[in-house]
This record gives sequence, C-alpha cells and structure tokens, in this order.
Amino acid sequence: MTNTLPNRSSTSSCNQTGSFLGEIDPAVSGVLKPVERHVAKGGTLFHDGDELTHLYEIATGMVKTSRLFADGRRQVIGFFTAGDFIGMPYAGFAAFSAEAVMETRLHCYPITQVAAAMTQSSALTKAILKALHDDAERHVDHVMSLGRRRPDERVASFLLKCCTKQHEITTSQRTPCVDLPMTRVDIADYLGLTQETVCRVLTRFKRTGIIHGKDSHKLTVNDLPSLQMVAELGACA
Amino acid sequence: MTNTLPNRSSTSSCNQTGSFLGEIDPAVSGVLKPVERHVAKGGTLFHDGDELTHLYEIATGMVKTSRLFADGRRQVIGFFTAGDFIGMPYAGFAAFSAEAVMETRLHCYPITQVAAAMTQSSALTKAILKALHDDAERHVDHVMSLGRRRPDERVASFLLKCCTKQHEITTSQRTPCVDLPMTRVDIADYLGLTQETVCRVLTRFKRTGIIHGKDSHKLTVNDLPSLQMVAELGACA
DNA sequence: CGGTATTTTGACAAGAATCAAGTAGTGTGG
DNA sequence: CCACACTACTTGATTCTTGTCAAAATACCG
Repeated sequence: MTNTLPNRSSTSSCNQTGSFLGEIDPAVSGVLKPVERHVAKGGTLFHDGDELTHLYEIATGMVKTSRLFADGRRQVIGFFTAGDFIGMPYAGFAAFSAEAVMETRLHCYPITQVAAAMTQSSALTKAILKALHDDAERHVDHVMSLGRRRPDERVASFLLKCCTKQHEITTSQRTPCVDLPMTRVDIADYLGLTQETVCRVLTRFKRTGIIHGKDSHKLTVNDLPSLQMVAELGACA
Repeated sequence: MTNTLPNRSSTSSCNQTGSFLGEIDPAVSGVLKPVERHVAKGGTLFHDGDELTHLYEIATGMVKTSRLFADGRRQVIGFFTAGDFIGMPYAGFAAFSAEAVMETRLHCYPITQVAAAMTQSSALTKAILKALHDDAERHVDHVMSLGRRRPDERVASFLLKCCTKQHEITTSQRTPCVDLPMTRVDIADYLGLTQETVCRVLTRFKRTGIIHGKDSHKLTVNDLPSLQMVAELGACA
C-alpha cells in the first residue's frame, strides 16, 4: 500500500521504535509480531517483481521506491520515512523496487498476519483503508507535479513537502531546515527532471535568497512564502 | 477510491446495468440500494472540494476526473468507463472534479450504506481494498508515463491502455479498434502534453501505418507490435 | 592521502510549447 | 435540408526550455 498510516497524533516523525499496527487495537496486539530488520545504505528491501511477503513499517531512516524502464530510465515513485508503511495489504508481487536511501531500521509484519488481524479488528481495517486512500492522494499529487508543472514548481513543492513532513506544522517554523538525504539523481528521477536541472533550480533558489544550503543535503528555507508562491505559480521572484 | 472493482469475471465491459456491489455478497444485497443517475455530455458528477456523499459505479458512458491549477492549467487524473468506480470509501471531500465525457448513466451508492455494508461483508471489504490497491497501481503507471517518457511513448501506451480496456484481451484482436470519445485536449491534459503535440504524434503514427483513423474519435490499430514497441522504447520505426 | 562518486556549472542542440492559421466536424435554427 | 456559427482538430513557423554532453569542483570513503 505504500503509505503512512493515519492519526498518529502525538508521535510525529520523532518516534523511535513503537510498532504502530499492534497498538491500534488491543484485539490484534497479540497477533501482530513484527520482525525487526536492518538495511544498510543502498541496500534493497525488495525488487520489482518479488513476491511481497511483508508489510514494512519504517522505524528510522529513509526508503525510496522506484521502477526501471528497459532502457535504464528510472522513475522514483516515493520517499518514505519513520512511521511510513510500504507494502500491500494482499499477497502479491511488487510493482516497484524499494531501497534504503540511508541506514534504515524496519518493522516487518508478515502479510498473512496482517490479513488475519484485519478480520478481527475493524479499527485495523479502517486504518488500512485510510492509509490506502491517503496513498492514492499522494499519487495524485505526484501526477499533478509531473504533468503540468515547470521545474521550478516541481522542486519548490518537493521541498515544501519535505518541510511539512519533517516539522509537522511548517508555519510554526519561520526558517525551517530540510534534510535531503537522497541524491540529486534520486530527486530528479522523482520529479521527472535531470539532475542538472534540479541543481540549476536549487542554485537559482539560493541566488534569489529563498533557500540557503549548509551542505548539499541540508537546506534552510529563508523565505517560505516565496517558496510556496513558486510552488503554486511558478514565478521565481 | 476511483477504480475498477476486480473479478468481474464474465461480464467484461459490455455489461449493461447490473449493480455490482449488491451482487458481491448476499449479505449486503438488501442493504445496498443504488440510486440511478443520468449525466449529459459535459455534465458534472461533482466538483473538486465537494463533499463526497456517494460511491459512483459507471453503467454506461465515460467520466473523466481532473484538477485545476490557479492559473487554469488542468491535469486529467483518469478516464472511467462501464464497470469502473469513482468515489471514496470514506466520507470526505473530493480532491478532483468528475465530468461526463459523453452521456453517462451511473449507479450511486450512498457512502454511509457502503460503510455499513462493509461491516457485514468481508467479501465487500476485500473487494474495496483490492479496488483501492488497483487504483494505486493505475496511478503509479500514470506517474511512470508522465515522469520519464517522450510524447510518442505516452500516446502509444495511452492507446494501448484504451485497447486493453475495450477488448479484454488485446492479443485476440489482430487490428483492434479504439474509441476515443474524449477530446484531444483531454488526452493532452491527461498525458501532460499540449493538444498540438498529441495531434502530431497521432499523425506520425498514421503516416508510419501503425494506426488508421476512421475519424478523430475512432482509430484502428494496424500494427499492434509496433505500437507496443513505441510504448516501451520510444522508437517510432 | 588518493581515488571515486556526487554535485555544480557551462555550452550547445533537440524537442516541445507557443503562436497562428486553416480545415473539418457538430449542432442549431431557418 | 441547408446555411451558419461554433467547437474541435490539424498543420506550420518560431521561440524557448530543458535535456545532453562535457568538465570542473566538491564531498565521501577506504
């Protein structure tokens, strides 16, 4: 299903190891026994076409999902961080690969157990349904980005999305800091651009003072309103 | 959820009026009472932001879903035909508009009824989950088209998708006929191209003999293998 | 410290969007 | 049934953006 389960109210993204699925409903806490797994930077959770045996919850780190074309072109489908879920609620075969962007720890739930637990807990079923629905919305946002937006707008809204994911409420931070542990190529393959174009856009944002780069993987947003404007209207001051 | 419910085994897309959800499980057939609705060509099922009160099953016709940007750019999210479902399994607000491409008849299920029926029928729940999952896969395919593919490839795979949807198994037809009731602008807005580019690609396909146009909304695929090759590799003979 | 991978910048060319004009199709009212 | 108006589709010429190719600078790792 490849998504974030909803209503994690207070935990935010700072949570460490709690296994969410088992906590959702006392009725299933005894049934769902996550297996812990550790994946090194660049390691693979599963490949496109593999049989999907587990539902993965990310405890720490970051995972990217992607699919390849015959000629080597690659499309990154999504980036997932602590609290996000990757996998299908059904036995089936993966439609994409999943790799760790950085050192990552996972809770792995055998899908057979999840399926069984769902029959006993309507709360779990609802959570999964909601997660699938949120997943669809994320995909629609991605389609919106790729279909009709210029590079500036794509990069700007990508940065904003990273922002809001890292600090639950962006507006509370005047100059939020953004972590970008993935490579420029990853970002480019996510946004349907080349790494050169991503670079150039970021450089332009730096020149106009919208962002400031501590290093290439840690940015500070100096002018959030401008970034939001670029994301929506494409005008780069 | 915006999708096709699975396992419609023998009915194919030729089905006329059967209301699928009520047939899925005897336990819910008494609960789910679809309301019939008729929408004229160009008419609106709901607007972006409207509260979603129903799950819509398309009986006949075609519906397109889309979202607008502030500056008028439009992204078409999907096209839906007989047997497809549009709507959310939860009360909520629409993230896109839905309009009839041609005269369309619908079965409308109040989502409260669907939610209630789901608690009584695990078969229905499973069907909805599967539908959501298929929906996600469709979105991922769309992302793949938009992110890294050239206009030729986008149009070719769009035509192929229309083909397979219209004749369950494309391979059985040597020269399948494709209906394109939507406008060129609709196709362009779906594929993230301009209508001119869509036109030019279609013209090129005609010149190279891959397709033949009876009229602009009815095409014949003369060379299916070539079309498939273009869809995957971008090479236009 | 040396070697490799990643990021950044520049020059150039290909390709798609834009602008513009013309053609075909659709529907309406006389 | 035809003439008209309107929309949709097609084609062409031009512009501009972004991808491609190339190289330098920086960061990363053993």
